[in-house]
Amino acid sequence: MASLASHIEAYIKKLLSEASNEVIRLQRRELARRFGCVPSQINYVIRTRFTPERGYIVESQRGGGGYIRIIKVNLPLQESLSERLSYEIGEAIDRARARTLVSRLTSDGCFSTRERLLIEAALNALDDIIDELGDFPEYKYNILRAFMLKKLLGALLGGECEGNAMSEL
Amino acid sequence: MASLASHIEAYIKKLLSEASNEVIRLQRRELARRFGCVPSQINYVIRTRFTPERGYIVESQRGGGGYIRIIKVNLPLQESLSERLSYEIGEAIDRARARTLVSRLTSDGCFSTRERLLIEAALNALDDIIDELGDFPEYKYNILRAFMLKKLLGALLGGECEGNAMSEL
DNA sequence: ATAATGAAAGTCAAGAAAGGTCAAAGAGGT
DNA sequence: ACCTCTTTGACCTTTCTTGACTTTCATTAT
Repeated sequence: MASLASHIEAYIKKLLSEASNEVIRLQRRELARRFGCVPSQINYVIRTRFTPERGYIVESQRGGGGYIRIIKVNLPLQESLSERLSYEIGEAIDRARARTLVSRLTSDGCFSTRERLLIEAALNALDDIIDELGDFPEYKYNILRAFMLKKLLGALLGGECEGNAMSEL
Repeated sequence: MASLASHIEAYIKKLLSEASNEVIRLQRRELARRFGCVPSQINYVIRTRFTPERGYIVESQRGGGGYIRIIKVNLPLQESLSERLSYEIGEAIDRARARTLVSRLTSDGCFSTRERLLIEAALNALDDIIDELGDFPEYKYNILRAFMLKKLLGALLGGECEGNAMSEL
């Protein structure tokens, strides 16, 4: 099949690998013209393929001289680890288990103390935010925390994070 | 293409870095002539790129012998970084502004690319989570994002993060 | 002194040039 | 049939560029 989207994806990845520093700058219009598609197709490809969970950061600027910049962050490949983690986290996780897990991963050297600080801050803030948004039962906190945690760990460990933990909400 | 505005910005920054004392004096007309543009373009560049938030002070004088003086202020002299950030983020921040801010802080060396990846992943996940929790208006996303962002940056920059962003929810 | 002149710099709004969003339609697989 | 992933197009927002008009200041002429 090889959809247009995957051709564009491949093209962008080739550009990235050719760029010495793993950073490229493209123009949405130009790229769309090259592939003979509408510009918004480019947004689709970027939204679905160049996510933080896959190790990419994307910046863009509108207006005259606008651009899209894609940065590849090189991670020590630990796909299998992140899959195991995804399984270990499961659909839901309470705050204490999350803390223990993050602590363990830190001492295993999966990430730095600063990175751990970030993760903890995100999890705490998430709890506060759910508080503000309404009166939800405990299990929802656990489900949403699992979702967030998978995304965060996925970003650092290169996992795909398929965990559609929230699908049944 | 890299807009004219960013070329002018780069040129001014180069001048600044060459000036021993981080102060330069330009003439608007001269600069406009050098770049083959209309003089008010210079005002645009200064207004958008050499702001106090970014650590610049600009003085000018009209009339014959007029000039524009740009001073690069070294931040430690001013309020603490996290206070300024708290102010800059404000009560609410949209996704694009958040991205730009995080990008700028990364290039300023406030945190690593991996840390940035984590922050981006957290912000993306937050949006998904709010989506799941109900049908909220745009401004709530912006308020909650501001809260999360302050917490994340505060964690890394050691700020107090007053963030009473959610007080009026 | 004062008024006139001319040489700066400032403001503002219109128009152009990007990129972004969203929802509907299409394609492929179970 | 149904579900997920793609593709498209209409419409939106942001950023940049330009030009007409305004304000300020130093200098020169009265």
